[in-house]
Order: sequence, then structure tokens, then C-alpha cells
Amino acid sequence: MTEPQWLNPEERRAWLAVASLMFRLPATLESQLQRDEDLTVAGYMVLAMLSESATRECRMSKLAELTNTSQSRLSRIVARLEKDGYVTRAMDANDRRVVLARITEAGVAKIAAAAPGHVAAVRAAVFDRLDEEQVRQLAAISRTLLGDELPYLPE
Amino acid sequence: MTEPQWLNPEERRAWLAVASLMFRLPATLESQLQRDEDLTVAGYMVLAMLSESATRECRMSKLAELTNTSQSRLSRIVARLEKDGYVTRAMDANDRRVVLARITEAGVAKIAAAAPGHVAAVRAAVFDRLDEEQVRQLAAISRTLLGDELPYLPE
DNA sequence: GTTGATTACTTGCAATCGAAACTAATGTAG
DNA sequence: CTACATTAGTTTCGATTGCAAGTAATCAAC
Repeated sequence: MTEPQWLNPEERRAWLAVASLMFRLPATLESQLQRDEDLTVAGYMVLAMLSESATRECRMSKLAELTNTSQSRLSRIVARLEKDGYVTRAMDANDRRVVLARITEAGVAKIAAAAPGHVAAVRAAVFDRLDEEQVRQLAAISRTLLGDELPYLPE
Repeated sequence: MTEPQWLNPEERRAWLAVASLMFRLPATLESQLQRDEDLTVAGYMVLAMLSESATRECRMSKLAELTNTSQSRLSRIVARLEKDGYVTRAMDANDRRVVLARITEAGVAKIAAAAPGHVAAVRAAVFDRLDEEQVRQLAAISRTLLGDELPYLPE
């Protein structure tokens, strides 16, 4: 532990900016989806991951990893999506501990309806403001920081 | 609106990594502070901002901006810090709508005790993993994305 | 094949949050 | 001076969260 105990001025300035971004950006995306589609960002991501899956279904634990949430949180998110008719849950016949979440037709329709607005919000908040070089830098930095925690991303 | 409707493959991959980071990093910092100091990240930031202020006090609305929270959320955060003895609230004599939050001695001691662990967590999660060039890139990107929403940062 | 550990998921509880409603003080227009 | 709008902050409500405890199925060891 020979690390300096505090951040140096450049690190400090960098951190304050990163921290601001880290708190404000999710809130921006959250409020757009909430206002326009009555969806949580987490709920959106669940639907997005399921809709992009070849089988349209996924086990809960994997879904939790893909959507960067805890298992308990995911459980409640999927419960809500199920109540709203966007997802169904079924036991896996091979391993009856496993629950497979499957997106419904209504869920596919919902994500199709919600995507343009959400993508526009992401564009407006991020990609419209960066040039290609910065996008590459940001992607590389994010992957480095995630390290081994980068969830496996379905094709 | 001639924007493409979806993200291109490079943007998409970049976004998935950024989004993962954006959800996981706050959770990491939150759990460290919670576990070791029984503090919220938001509560930590409030104490940090107050302790760095020359007068050791700050009006609620400015504090909300500095800590990237809504006014209503800040109100509850400060109420909790006050209950724990780290902050006091007083009416501003000049404008009696204004509330000045002031950090107490116990609050100063608390932030001093909490800072090393929190800084270590920030280092471990971010600065230890990036080289100087990447730190500069990340800072520049963050400031660009924040745009005019970069809160005024006290010296 | 029974016991104990592990894995997968859910749920109870207390705490927290965002949105909107609310109180109270100040500013402004006539 | 008297409305009316605006600003500052708090609070209420329903919903969400994390943690820890719970249920249930599978696995591993003997």
C-alpha cells in the first residue's frame, strides 16, 4: 500500500467530472424512458437482451449479469414486466431450480416502440457530442475499467 | 431528424460497455462506503463538499447541484446527516427561504475517517487501471458530455 | 441413499427514491 | 398595498432497492 492517499489535482478534477456524469447520465435516461414509455432503464435492458436472444428467453442469473443488476433486483424487475404482460417466467425442465424468462409478443412490441426514443436519448447525451476518436477512447476505457466484469454480450 | 435510428456496431459495443460501467461503478463505491462507514455516496459527497468549503456551510440548492442530486433527495440526505450529528441546518438571516447546511466537528471527523477508504476504492476501480493519457481522455470526454451541466466546482 | 453444501431464485424488511403536492418567503405588476 | 408569480426547501405517496433470510432443487461425499 504505497499508493498516495488522496487524488492528485488532475485526478481529482477528472474524478469530479466522471462522478457527475455517472450520476447524471443514468438519471437522464431513466426519466426519458419513464416519461415516454413507463419503463425503467433496467426493465428496458431486460427486454432488449431478451428480444436480441435467438431463443427469446434467458435464465434469470444470466439476465442479471447481462443487465448489470443483482439477482434479487432482477427478480422484482421481471415480476413487474410479467405483471405488465411483457415477459413470462417458466421453470427449466432440465434443472428445476432455473427460471427462464421469455419475452412475449407484447414485450417485443414494447421494446420496438421504446427503442427509438431511448436510442435518441443516448445519442443526444453521448454519441452526438463525441467524435469517432473519442467514442473509441471511451469504449476502450470502459472495457479496461470493467476488466473481467464485462458481461458476455450476445452477438 | 436525419439521425440514424439505431446505433452502429461500434457505437453499440461502446454503449454496452459504458452502460455496464455506469451501473456497476456506483454500486461498487456505494457498497464500500456502506459497509465500512455506514455512509451513502451521496452523503459522503455532501460532507466532502461542505468540508472543502471555506465557510464550512452551503445553501441546500447549491449543495444539490454540487452533489448531482435533486433538491428533494438532498433534503432527505441532509436530514439523515443531521440526525447522525454530522451536519446542522440553519435559516439564512438575509433570505429566510434559504437553508444553510453546516458541517459539524463530528462531520469533519467522519469525512476524514471515511476518505482514505473511499479514495482507495476510487483508485482501485479507476485510476489504478488507467494510464495518464487515458485519465486525460476520460476527463475531457466527461466534461464534454456534461456540457453546461458541469457543476461549479469549489477550488 | 442419506447428509450437508451449493446453486437458483424469491421475499420480508427497513431504507431510499422520484414526482408531485405542499409551505413559506420574496419579488413584481398594477 | 394587494395580487400573482417565482423561488427555496420539505414532505407525502407509491414504488424500488439492498441486504439478509427464506425456499427449493441439485450436487458431492461417504
